[in-house]
Amino acid sequence: MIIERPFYARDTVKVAQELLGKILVRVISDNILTAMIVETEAYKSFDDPASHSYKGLTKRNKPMFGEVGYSYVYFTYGNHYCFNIVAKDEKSSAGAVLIRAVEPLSGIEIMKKKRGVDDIYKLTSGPGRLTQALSIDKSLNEIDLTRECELYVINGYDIPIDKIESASRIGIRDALDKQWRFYIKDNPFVSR
DNA sequence: CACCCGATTATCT
DNA sequence: GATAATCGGGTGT
Repeated sequence: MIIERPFYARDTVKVAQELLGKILVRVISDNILTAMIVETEAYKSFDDPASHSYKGLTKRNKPMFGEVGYSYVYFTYGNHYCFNIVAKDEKSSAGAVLIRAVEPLSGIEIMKKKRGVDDIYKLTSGPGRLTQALSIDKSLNEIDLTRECELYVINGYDIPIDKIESASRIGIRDALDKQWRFYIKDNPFVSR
């Protein structure tokens, strides 16, 4: 049911692809919010100029160098949080998968309330949007996502390979040649 | 629908 | 001091 650590101890790009269809579970006291991951991006290390970890360890990117299966949450553009899952293989020093969009499954009314938005297609279709809908902030940085606590990931739907698209990552300037953005084809909850 | 721009602050140089 | 793995509102087509 819950995704175990070995799943994340593999090539970051592969994990990014295979996270599509998995279910994010957010527990807030009595409320359980769930959503299916529909869009991800892989960020590697010294071989990836677009990655936070490209230039080495800093205070912010520390989780990317830590144990796989942990969260990496950072604050950007003065108003948004982005949620990543640390994933990398044995020979990589750092790596993480940015969760860019999810499809709401349960707790939708609560998500609408947190977002102040009624349109379901604008609830969680973007990295900053989904963190707001699920109340993910710095307090959830560096937590173990393989344990059943306030935030974790469980198995969901198998997405056939022909339903997965890859493209250049969004919002970066470097390494636009790398096609490390993955999303479910024709899914209306994908960003943009 | 496309493009433009301001918000707002932690983080890094 | 500049920038940023974004968003939403505005304007124009």
